[in-house]
Amino acid sequence: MNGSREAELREAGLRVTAGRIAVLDALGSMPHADADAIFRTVAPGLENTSIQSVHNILADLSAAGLVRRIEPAGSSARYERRVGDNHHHVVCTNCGAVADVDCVHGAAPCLSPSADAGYRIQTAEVTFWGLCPACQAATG
Amino acid sequence: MNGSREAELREAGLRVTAGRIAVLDALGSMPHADADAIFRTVAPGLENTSIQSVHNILADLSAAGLVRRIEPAGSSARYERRVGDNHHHVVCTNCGAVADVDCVHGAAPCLSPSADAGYRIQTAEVTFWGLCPACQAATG
DNA sequence: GCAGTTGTTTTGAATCATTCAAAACAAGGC
DNA sequence: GCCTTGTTTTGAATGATTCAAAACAACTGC
Repeated sequence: MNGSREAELREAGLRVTAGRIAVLDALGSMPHADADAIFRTVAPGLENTSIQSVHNILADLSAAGLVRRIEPAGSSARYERRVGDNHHHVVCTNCGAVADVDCVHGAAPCLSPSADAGYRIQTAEVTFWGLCPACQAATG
Repeated sequence: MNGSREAELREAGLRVTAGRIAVLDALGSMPHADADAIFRTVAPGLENTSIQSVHNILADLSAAGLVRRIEPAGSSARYERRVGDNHHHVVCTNCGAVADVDCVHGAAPCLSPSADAGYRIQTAEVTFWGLCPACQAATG
């Protein structure tokens, strides 16, 4: 629904532009894509656009809370539309593929450290590392 | 003990060099330092060295399991000497300071995802985000 | 329906951490 | 003490991301 994406942008106080719709659209069909993948998906449909614009749009959408940015060690930033819940990720140690994992416990911050070193904890981010199905098949 | 660091290097099958000793030394007194901080600490004591050499040394030490590399979102790679146990980290959302947190549960992988998306899970990495004591004092 | 304001995109350049590669060098085995 | 081979040096390259100014277009109000 194009309309729902428009509404989302408006509610977030952002102007509705073709680029933003296209990026939200692309993220709908390819969760955990990086800026470059999104750019390649979106570019054919937009006359003049650039990887910089995509970065810009992604930064705006992240700041507005419409997309979530994750940065697994060793790969560039990934973006996803699933926001608001406190879910986590599994990253393939071989190919870098990312998949969602539901929160281990119930609500955020979902885990409490045994000793917080004096920090005022806000959230807990869990990243699982393992072999994705495809790489299991390939490497045994 | 200089000797223990030498022994560590030898046991790992690495040659003992001034640079490696210096980097291990620096990491002993500044856990969670990034490559640049280590370079600045180490440079005065070594005639000709460069940030590239430090990167090189850190890569070797990480591969040998003598140091652990962590990459919190939004900052450059940090290194620490505490290896072998499965501990986690708290990162300050304001200044990026990192502190250790003991493993939430007992042994690695320390957590199991509710659904593993077909991945063969190897480890779980937990990053807590919050305000460090200094930033709490500064920003209230 | 149109004009103005202001947020957004474009374009181009710059930054930063990190990696790569070849030549100079030095640690440790003999 | 010499040789082999791993390590450091030096210099350049990469790639993701950010910055900045000018061109542009979405929405507001008329």
